[in-house]
Amino acid sequence: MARDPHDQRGRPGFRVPDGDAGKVFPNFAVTVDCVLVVMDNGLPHVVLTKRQLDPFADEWGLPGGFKRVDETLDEAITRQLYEKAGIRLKVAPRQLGAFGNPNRDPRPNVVTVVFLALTRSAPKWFPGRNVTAVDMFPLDDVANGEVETAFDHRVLVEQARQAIADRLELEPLVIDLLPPAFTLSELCSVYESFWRVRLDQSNVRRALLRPSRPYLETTGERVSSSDRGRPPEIFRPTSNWREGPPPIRFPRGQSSLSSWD
Amino acid sequence: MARDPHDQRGRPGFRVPDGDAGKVFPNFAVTVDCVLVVMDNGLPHVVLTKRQLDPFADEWGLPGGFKRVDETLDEAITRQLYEKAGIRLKVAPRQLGAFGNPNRDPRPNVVTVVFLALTRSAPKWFPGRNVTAVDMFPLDDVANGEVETAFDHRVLVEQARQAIADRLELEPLVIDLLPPAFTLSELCSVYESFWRVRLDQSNVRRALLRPSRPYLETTGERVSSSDRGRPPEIFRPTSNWREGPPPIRFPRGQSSLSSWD
DNA sequence: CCAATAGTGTCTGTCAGACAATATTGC
DNA sequence: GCAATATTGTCTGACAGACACTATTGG
Repeated sequence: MARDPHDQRGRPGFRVPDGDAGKVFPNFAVTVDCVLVVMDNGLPHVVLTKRQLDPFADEWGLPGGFKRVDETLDEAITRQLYEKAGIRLKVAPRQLGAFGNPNRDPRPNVVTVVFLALTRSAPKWFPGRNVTAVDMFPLDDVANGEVETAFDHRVLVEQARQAIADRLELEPLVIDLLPPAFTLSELCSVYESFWRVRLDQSNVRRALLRPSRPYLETTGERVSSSDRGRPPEIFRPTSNWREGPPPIRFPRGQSSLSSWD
Repeated sequence: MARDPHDQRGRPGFRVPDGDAGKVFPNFAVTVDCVLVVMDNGLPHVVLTKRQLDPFADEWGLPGGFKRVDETLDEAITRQLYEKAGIRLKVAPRQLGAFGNPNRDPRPNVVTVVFLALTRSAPKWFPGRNVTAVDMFPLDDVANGEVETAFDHRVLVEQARQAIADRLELEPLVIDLLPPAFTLSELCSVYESFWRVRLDQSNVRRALLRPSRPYLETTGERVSSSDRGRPPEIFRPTSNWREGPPPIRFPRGQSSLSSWD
């Protein structure tokens, strides 16, 4: 090792606060933001808020705000969703990542923890304090930059999409993104949206209705008013969805579209 | 909706700082910790440090410390690994999660961002400021609590193991955990450690040496001094590892041991 | 010789992907 | 009938899992 780790040359004026017997240096503001993904009309959407004041300057951005000292991160995001957008979620948001680049937010010393939450239908919302509007936008439009968003929120949304795509293969996430009963087409389109592939519906059907381990059971009903075409059957997930391994895996043949590159 | 979102009853004295035109409330100290997983002797280990001062009270814990205002989170963890443990990593740590429970750290208002880094061999280390010792321990011993660790660091290590297990199926992570050339047994044991399953080595061989898409090529060499048994061949990964889909997937038959429960 | 590990070959049932053929609806 | 969608059926090659068998080493 060429250099003594205690050697602080090249870092003029540097002093390490850590280790000072319980002392704390409260230099940071911590904010929590949420990428709230809502399935609507079979397509993933993202809920954004428009805020009046700096540094948001009337741009669409992820709902969120400052964490308080006496609450956990989970409590903070739950509270912020309600205060900024009037949204009460039934599911707990999970973390997507933390961001602490000093140049990210125009304000210095801000560290942001970004959450990800999924709901199968649009929740009720309500513009909260300093929020002029709440609305949802197709996820792809936001990820592609067709909707102008503040800071790096566009990138965060794309990261959220990728995280969901990854977890679809590892967890029974799909049924959280669908109503309690649904058609095969609806189910396929969830995978197709997040994986950006086409699935053969007849093969999906076979995988899910396999007699030895059925992941779906029919409700006996059919969709009443389909615009055109044969009205599809309506299915309900069985307990195998939550207990067994996820039945649909990312198609191996079409690798170019996915995450290993 | 029964309650106006602006109604603040039940939260006496509460005031929202957000939205105040660029004002920032620096209430928090931000720390970064790293779960550094090192393959040694074919087994995953974790590097821990022992610190003198409160609140670490001579317990083993993850290396880490305070983030500074003028650096990113990535820079902070890189710096802390060097200052606390003298470790220079060749790979960038990735995030595992953020923790902000007010009761987690005995010090109030601390938010911790935990990173995860992988290396294929033990790095050089050196006890840094206020650190009395640096050492590595078998990951399983730490995750099982056989090694006494500070705060919730035991849980963080177990989360790291699960995160690696998940990513093994999605990314060419294995070759980052192995030396540039290795035997089939060594490769199998990486999967086996993180997935907690047994793989049939002959089937793994077939999957990796498939003529249509070989993931391994032989170096022509063999291990010289094997304690007993036939000396194994030494392989080198081909470019297919980084370009194609990961060739080994979690075995579906043995679901009970894994992550969907 | 035995124990231990590596490597080869093979069998079998399952599965993925493609796609043809039929069914049912609105127009 | 036509377009569109759903559903059933089928064919084929790939693959996973199991396992028997052979090879090569140290003792």
